[in-house]
Amino acid sequence: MKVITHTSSRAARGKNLTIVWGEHDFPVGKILVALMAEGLCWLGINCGVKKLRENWQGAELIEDKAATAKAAREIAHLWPQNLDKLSVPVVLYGTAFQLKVWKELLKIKSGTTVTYGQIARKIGKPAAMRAVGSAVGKNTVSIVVPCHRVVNEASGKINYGWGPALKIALLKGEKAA
DNA sequence: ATTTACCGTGCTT
DNA sequence: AAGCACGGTAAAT
Repeated sequence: MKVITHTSSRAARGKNLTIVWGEHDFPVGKILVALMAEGLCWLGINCGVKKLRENWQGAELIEDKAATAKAAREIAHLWPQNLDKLSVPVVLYGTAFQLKVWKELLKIKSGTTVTYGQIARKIGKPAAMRAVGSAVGKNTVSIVVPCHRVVNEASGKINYGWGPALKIALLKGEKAA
C-alpha cells in the first residue's frame, strides 16, 4: 500500500483541493469513501458528509458514487487481512506527530491490538500516551489506518470515534478471519 | 480509591 | 499569546 503524507495543521487543510466522495456498503456498516487527486483521503463509518466537511474545510466536495465505487469495493474485498495490498494510495494530512502515530498504526497486524502506551514508546515519547490518544482519534482513514486496533491498557474501556460497538465489530471480524 | 503528572492539538480568550 | 479541555497510564497519595 502506498502512503502519501503531508505535514499540515488542521486549519490549513483542504485549500484548493477537490474531493469526490460516496457512501458504500461494508460488512460493519456504510463507509463514506473520499478521494482526492493523490488518493484516498477519508474513510468514515456511518458518518455522513458533515464530518468530511469538518475535516477538509477549504475543499470543494463533490458527491460521485461512481468515482468512489471502485476503491470502496476494493477495500471491502481486501478487509480484514489484505488491506496492505490496496492499490489506491492513502493520503495522510497531519502534524509531524500525528503522522508518526498513524504510521505506527499501519504496522499493527490484523487480528492483534496494541495499547496507546506501546505506541508512545515506539515513537520515542513514552510519556506522550495521552497525545497518542488524541492523534489516533484524529485519524482520517479509518479501517485502512487501523485506529480500531488501539485499545486501553486497563479494563475493558473502549473509545472509538464511530462508536464502541463498531470498534468491537471490526476487531471481531479481523480476529475471526 | 482518588489525585497528580505527563504531551500534543485545537478551540477560546 | 496565553489558557483550557481532551485523551491513557503510571506513580504517588
